[in-house]
Amino acid sequence: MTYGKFAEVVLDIPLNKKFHYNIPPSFVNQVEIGKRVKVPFGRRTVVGYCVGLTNISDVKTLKDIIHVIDTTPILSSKMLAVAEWMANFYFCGLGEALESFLPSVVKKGIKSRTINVIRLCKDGISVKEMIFTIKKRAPIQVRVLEALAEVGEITFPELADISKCKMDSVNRLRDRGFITLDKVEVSDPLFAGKHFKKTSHFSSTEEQEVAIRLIKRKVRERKHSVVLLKGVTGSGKTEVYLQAISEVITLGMKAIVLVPEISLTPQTIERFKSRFDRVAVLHSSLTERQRSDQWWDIKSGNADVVVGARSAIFAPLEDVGLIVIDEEHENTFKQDTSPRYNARDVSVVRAAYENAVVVLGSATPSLESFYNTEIGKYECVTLKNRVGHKPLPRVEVIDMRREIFGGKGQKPISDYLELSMKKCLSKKEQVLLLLNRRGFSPFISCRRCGFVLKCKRCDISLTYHKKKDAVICHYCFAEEPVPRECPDCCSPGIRFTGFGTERMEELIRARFPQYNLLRMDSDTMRGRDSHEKALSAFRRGDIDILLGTQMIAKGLDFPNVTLVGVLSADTIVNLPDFRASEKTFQLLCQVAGRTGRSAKGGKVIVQTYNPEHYSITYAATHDYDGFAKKELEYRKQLYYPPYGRLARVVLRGKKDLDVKEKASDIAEKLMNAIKLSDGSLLAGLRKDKVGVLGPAPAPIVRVKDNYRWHLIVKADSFKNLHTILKSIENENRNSKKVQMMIDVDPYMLL
DNA sequence: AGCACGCCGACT
DNA sequence: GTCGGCGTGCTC
Ligand SMILES: [Zn+2]
Ligand SMILES: [Zn+2]
Repeated sequence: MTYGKFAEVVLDIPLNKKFHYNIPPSFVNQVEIGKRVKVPFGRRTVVGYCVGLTNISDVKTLKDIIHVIDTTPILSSKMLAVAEWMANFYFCGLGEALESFLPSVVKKGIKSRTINVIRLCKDGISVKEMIFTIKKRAPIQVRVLEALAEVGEITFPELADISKCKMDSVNRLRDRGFITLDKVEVSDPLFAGKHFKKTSHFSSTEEQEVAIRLIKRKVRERKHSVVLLKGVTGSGKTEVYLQAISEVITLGMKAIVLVPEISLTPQTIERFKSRFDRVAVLHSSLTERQRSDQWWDIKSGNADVVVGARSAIFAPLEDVGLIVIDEEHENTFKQDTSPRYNARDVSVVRAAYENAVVVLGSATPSLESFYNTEIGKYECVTLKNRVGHKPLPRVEVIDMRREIFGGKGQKPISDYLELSMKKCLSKKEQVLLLLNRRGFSPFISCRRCGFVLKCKRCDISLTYHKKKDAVICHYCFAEEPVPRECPDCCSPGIRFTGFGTERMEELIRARFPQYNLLRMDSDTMRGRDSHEKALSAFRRGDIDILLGTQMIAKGLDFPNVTLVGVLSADTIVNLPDFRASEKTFQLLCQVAGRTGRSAKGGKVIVQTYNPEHYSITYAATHDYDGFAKKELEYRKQLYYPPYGRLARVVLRGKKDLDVKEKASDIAEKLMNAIKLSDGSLLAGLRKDKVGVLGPAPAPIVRVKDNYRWHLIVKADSFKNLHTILKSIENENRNSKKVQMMIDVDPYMLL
């Protein structure tokens, strides 16, 4: 045992361990919980987070802290507690969790940038005289002076561009006393020159009033609680959020609003900016400096409301009274790299530490949240009606099994949809078409021998992209030239099967030549604001038909859209995953909500080979509760979430055999944690409530030359799930041969 | 994660 | 005889 003044420091290494460091007397007053410190580690120095102070340590010799980085704690004790929860819940290192709390720009220390502004010295000699003194000896300095004589004052980067000078010439001129150099802080303001017209509360419907009153009451209680706000698209959920936030601000507290990345548009931001004065935005499209400025603004207490995507849940606000998660069911709130957290679930934990209220908003809540209202854990308020009592659009399901192309092949567009499109377009109304598959055709095969073209590195068929004139793997993004003959039998007949958005675009353009079509998928929407531009062109009416992948299902409402076509509702429903039905239902409801927003009404046509599937029939009648009840029944039978709790363990490596072996080894360890020595199972659970499924080859066995095996761990509660996972916690996750990944509460099992 | 140590194969 | 492969283990 050693005694003294020590700091518990967490480092960003995949080890859930705290390291003790001695605090030298000169740092005693500086070291504080929540500050970053520089420490020696092995033979390098690294940055760590001070998470605790202690007088006693069982480590014999402690090294000294080298430096204290922050003047005030960069993480509050509440946030440290959230990080601790994350590390335990998602089985990641505490350092790894903390690392995701601070944006990289903050870690890099990007703060305000200064720039040199150069001015001619007004007093004293004239420019002519200056040039005369320098004479021809320094032509660059002469050029600088001439340029300055013209403009008077200029920033160094601009001057360097005009007169092709370097800093040393400028310094020499300054030394002669001809010019002055001033460091000026450059700001890169987010909303430079933009004025937000202030709006006050919109009149709200009776339903909205009920919701607002409930949330306001909860906020005033300053007690942790969760409210599920269930409201169809167009029912005015945002207005409810706004009025609730207004109450929070009145009470001197602050609010966080999480929105799916794709919905974080200028219009969304404007809704908040126009209602509240001190709004900060955290978004990936900000420049580094803007992001840093926003973060420090929040940190220094200059924001009442933070609007942002997933990671904004870690916004450094104090006194959080309300956290809103809009489109709560969206999988974008689950991070797909470690730490694999779900911001929705983190928000509930953070709110618990902050004594804050969480509002989960959705037209189609996740089954987890719905279940939590059923068992009374969350409260539920419903907005049944759209604002203005606009009816939800009629949904017609087309059985594509009846639409056969004269005996050969399948018809991508039913006669009925085509006819409806014609009618709609002739009335100068707009059509939205959803096809959840990009590229030209998703399947390339040989007409002679049936050989299917697959990625060389992945176990997945390649997609033909016509414009790029290449075949692309949608898993590893590898591109290959289009084969001119079969790689297997060398016969020249190559067949392209199936329709992606690119091919559908071609087909529709051919059938509707007089109308403007825009294709919107990740191939055509490469640029940062292209998505925004496309939507505004559609809004203006420059485009008649908008064809796209999921990304068209979100965004704002377009009153002139009177027809929505879902070209294939089957892409998700056929996935071998327990969330396939839920995802299908949500997508259909979401896209259906894009129409019927005006007096013109609206219609939705869903093409499917599974017209009787309950996710489709319930979506057709806009019956969320009906769907949820049925889906919960299935989940209960199969003991899937929200009843059973899952974790997925994925092993990958270059050699299939190594991976398989490691997977069996892991499975055995997990089983040992479940099967107790007396033969009973963990916590006395029955066989169907706890166990390990697999190891099995992952549904896509090979990705980027890596073979993948996976295991699913199932338990009745997260607590027991964690007990089981503890048995493999200290396994090497990054060995050379086989890498291991643990995903607690995975979104999908694929 | 890094970065050592250490133990075997194939080279000047 | 050395150079260099990567398996193993530790870091306050
Ligand atoms: Zn062939
Ligand atoms: Zn691939």
